[in-house]
Amino acid sequence: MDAADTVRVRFAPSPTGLLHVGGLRTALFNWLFARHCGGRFILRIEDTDRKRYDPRALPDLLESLRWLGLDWDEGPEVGGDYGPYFQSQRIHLYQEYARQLVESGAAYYCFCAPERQGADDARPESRRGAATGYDRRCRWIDPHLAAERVAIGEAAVIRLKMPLEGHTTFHDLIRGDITVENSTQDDVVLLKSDGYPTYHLANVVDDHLMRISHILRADEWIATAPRHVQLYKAFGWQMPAIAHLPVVLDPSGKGKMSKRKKIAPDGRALPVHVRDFREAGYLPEAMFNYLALIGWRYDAHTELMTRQEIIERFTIERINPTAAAFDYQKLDYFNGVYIRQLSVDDLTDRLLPFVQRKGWQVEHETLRRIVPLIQERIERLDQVTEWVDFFFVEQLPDYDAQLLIPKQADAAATRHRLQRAREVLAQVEPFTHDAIEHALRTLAGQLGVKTGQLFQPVRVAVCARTVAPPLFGSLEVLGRERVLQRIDQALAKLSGASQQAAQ
RNA sequence: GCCCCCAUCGUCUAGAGGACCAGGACAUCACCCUUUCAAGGUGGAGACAGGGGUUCGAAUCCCCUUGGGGGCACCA
Repeated sequence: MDAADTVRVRFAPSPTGLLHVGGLRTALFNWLFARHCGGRFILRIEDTDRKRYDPRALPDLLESLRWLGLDWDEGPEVGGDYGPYFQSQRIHLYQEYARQLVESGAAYYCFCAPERQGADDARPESRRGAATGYDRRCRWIDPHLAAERVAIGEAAVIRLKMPLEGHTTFHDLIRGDITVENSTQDDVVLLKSDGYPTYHLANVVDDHLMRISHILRADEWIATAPRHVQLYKAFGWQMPAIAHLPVVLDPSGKGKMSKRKKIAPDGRALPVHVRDFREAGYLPEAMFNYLALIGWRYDAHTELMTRQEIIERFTIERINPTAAAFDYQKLDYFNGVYIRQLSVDDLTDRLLPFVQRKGWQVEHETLRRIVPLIQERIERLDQVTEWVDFFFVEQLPDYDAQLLIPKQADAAATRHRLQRAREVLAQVEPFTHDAIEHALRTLAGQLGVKTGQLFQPVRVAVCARTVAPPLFGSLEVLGRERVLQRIDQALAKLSGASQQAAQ
């Protein structure tokens, strides 16, 4: 028997909202484990909560997984031998298995009204603060009587009979043995009164029927694992191996990554949903690499790895149990590294939508000439617009004339330098990076000023900013005509400024 | 409140009793390079939560405390 037959893992999200990074990380680890082992990665949709169902969720999920390059071997749109892969299409199965448990005495019908259960303050004083929310009243009803009540149509749920004494132990691949006193456990609902299963039932039934070999799920499921163990026991099924992944924490380390957007110090909204990361200009390959490192590590030194390297090196043994804060700064760094590794053509393609989104009419060929100037200056694709705006606007935004004047110079000196620069730039042939550089450096020598003292006024004149892409390349792309025109405008601005100063 | 999980620099982590006066990465600071900003280079600062054990020897094993996280739904 080869691994393809033995290792079967699944990502089983609930379509209640947009996929967020925490979910993506869980999917990634499952996918990595499957690919490492040559096993199967299964996508199952746990749509058993009719109240929270969100129609946007499924398309967003599929798109997000594909964006990161996580392909599934069985599931929506690809099918498979163990379908259907939507739990809403398997309701009859869960009902059947739930009834089976009632018949075997492992579960029972409960007729209690929902209001009588649940919330702590709704419980009798004697049970307040107790671990279990439900007092098991219906557990003691005679099974035949209960069956009759169900037969005449009385609303009921089906609950699992947890052992009242002893303890339940299971082996977590990452944490080792975990033991829980059964007395602290609830008689969990398996089948709701609307006939839909709860997570606990559907999950166990499907994992078994779909022959899942390993469960890699988020940390927050640890508390419910004992009831799953008892469920497998009640069915007489072998439980898959199980590992609980460390949760992804908020950047502050306080609490898990919430689904609400966060605000960065610079005011922009920090992405939380996968689609937000894409729209902010994170590269899937950078995201893939960074996400793999949340809770997993290959060795002491290696962090930047290709997708293939990560697949080859990924093992459950090297997943650590500690919750980890999501570090946007480090993600940005990774993204910058991956952006710099891209070919100019590739980066241009990826940048184009961000530039066009801004409303500028830009051709691939034009942007392609600019990309080398900014490639090592951006960490996110969306930052491109801050760098290239002056290439595409007809009229430069108004800027403070003072920016033109370098420290250790005044308006008059600056005017002079700009005039000379204009003359030189009007003549230089060809109007290319090297020729421009040579001409301007020569001019600086003739003027007896440091290069920066000459370059700054020119830079501000053409870019309207002091921080901009490299000057000579920018001038070449802008072309002589626009450069001269903008220097003229700067000169006019300077005369205006000096006249004002004189008055 | 109860149950469970976790605990090394600000953050992510390496470390599976001696190779650790604890290594790497991000962030940070300084310097170099330099037409601005970056990128790159060099260097600096920065942690084993506390207390008990076990041991010749503990970041590594055990216990307690503290701290953090997660869970306690007819949600997943």
